[in-house]
Amino acid sequence: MQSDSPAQTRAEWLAGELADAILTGELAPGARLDETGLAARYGVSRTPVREALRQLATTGLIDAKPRRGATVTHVTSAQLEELFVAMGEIEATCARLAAMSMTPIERRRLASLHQAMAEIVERGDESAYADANVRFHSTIYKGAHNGIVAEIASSLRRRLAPFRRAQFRAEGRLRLSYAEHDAVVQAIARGDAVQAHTTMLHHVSLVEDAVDQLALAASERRIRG
Amino acid sequence: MQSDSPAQTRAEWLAGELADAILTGELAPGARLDETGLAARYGVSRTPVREALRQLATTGLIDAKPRRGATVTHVTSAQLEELFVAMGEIEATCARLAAMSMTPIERRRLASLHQAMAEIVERGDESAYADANVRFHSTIYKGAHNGIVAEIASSLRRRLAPFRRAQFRAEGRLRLSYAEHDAVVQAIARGDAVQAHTTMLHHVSLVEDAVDQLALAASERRIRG
DNA sequence: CATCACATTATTGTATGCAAAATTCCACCT
DNA sequence: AGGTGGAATTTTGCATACAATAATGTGATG
Repeated sequence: MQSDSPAQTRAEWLAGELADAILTGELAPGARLDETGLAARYGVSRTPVREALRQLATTGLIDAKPRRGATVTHVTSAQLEELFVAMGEIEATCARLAAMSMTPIERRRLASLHQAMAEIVERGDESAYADANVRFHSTIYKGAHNGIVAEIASSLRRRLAPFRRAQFRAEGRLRLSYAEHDAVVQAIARGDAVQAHTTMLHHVSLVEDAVDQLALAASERRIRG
Repeated sequence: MQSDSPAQTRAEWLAGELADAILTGELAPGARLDETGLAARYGVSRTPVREALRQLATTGLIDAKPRRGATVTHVTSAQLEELFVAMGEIEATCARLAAMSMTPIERRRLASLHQAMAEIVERGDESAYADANVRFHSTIYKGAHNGIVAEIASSLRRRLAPFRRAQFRAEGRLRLSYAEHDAVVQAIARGDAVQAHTTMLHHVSLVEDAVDQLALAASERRIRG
């Protein structure tokens, strides 16, 4: 596990490692997280392990009960649905606030970022689009000029990351996503708060649909073998 | 300080104690939280203290830097402004969702809760109104049928609690608050999502105004006093 | 008088040890 | 066979001990 901690403590580093492992699915939902095991696995003592676990528990990534150990939080489909709805609402709120309070420079930067994505769509480069997409949404978070809301949005996005990883693989999704972004960008550009809210909500709800379809297709493949 | 821990751990208990102390202002913003001192003060060792601090740090209540100790988060007026805006947006979102997805029973319960508050307004009982107000808003959170959003709303409300404690003391605030609630209740009752959002946003922004006025009055008293 | 270097102190981060609670396992009984 | 009781084991919670880093103080020097 390579070098030591430059500025981070072991507990912080471990919290990051574990979060990654959970978000990438390496640690499956419901998996038991016993302190001794993790301590041995990561070459530290139980103390930093406990601190990392407590941190992850407060973020909701793991589920820790007083004397019964911790497990990776199991996200039910109902909770996933709630997460997507919440994400949509928060994103829409960000778009609303951004439409109201972005500076001209920020609006231009968003527009040019959006324009650059057109070329990626033409190339059909899903991976590059995914990266640019994160930047696009982050720009809107920042444009809301509200650190609290932006933090909530980022946190939700992180929690949903494992479930939307493959979203752009769905047929025609790239082009559709770009068109929706276009509506959002235009609404923000002209400072139309209501439209910005509506179009963003629509955009994110379609993301959920895309993920649903992929999940459905995946489960059908599993059944048919 | 009383009895021992029935089901919760010392760290959890301590996190609650410290959170209370911070929210009541007993621990002022910027106050240093040294582990040894807290351990002695609360009669535990440093281990649970550290775990409690880490938990509070992830909730944003305290500010902990790697090797430089923890302090109570200092909320600047800019951040407070952001918190109020965020709270307004989330509350409005809850109202929107509630308008869309509350069951008839829930709508009726909200209406009757609201009606009961009329009598409290007549009596001018600020304390009773404050309690009922919490129930009123919580009912809307639940009515959103989205645990994630409800949790975010509750968390923001907790963080703002110290700053809105005296809001109903402002002149005529009780009656005004009731009138605004009325608009929200009516919008939700008829399932008007847009109106529910708008009226709630208005309501919460007026709360902020009320708090601002009280803060202003208080600072003036301090200067003259 | 200010400033820098260095030693001292205080405080945080981590490891380890022990006690209590929970889980597991096994013999025993109905 | 199934269930129950209680040891044995595992695992968590907490305290203490030690190491490493930051904070502080002191004296010398320009």
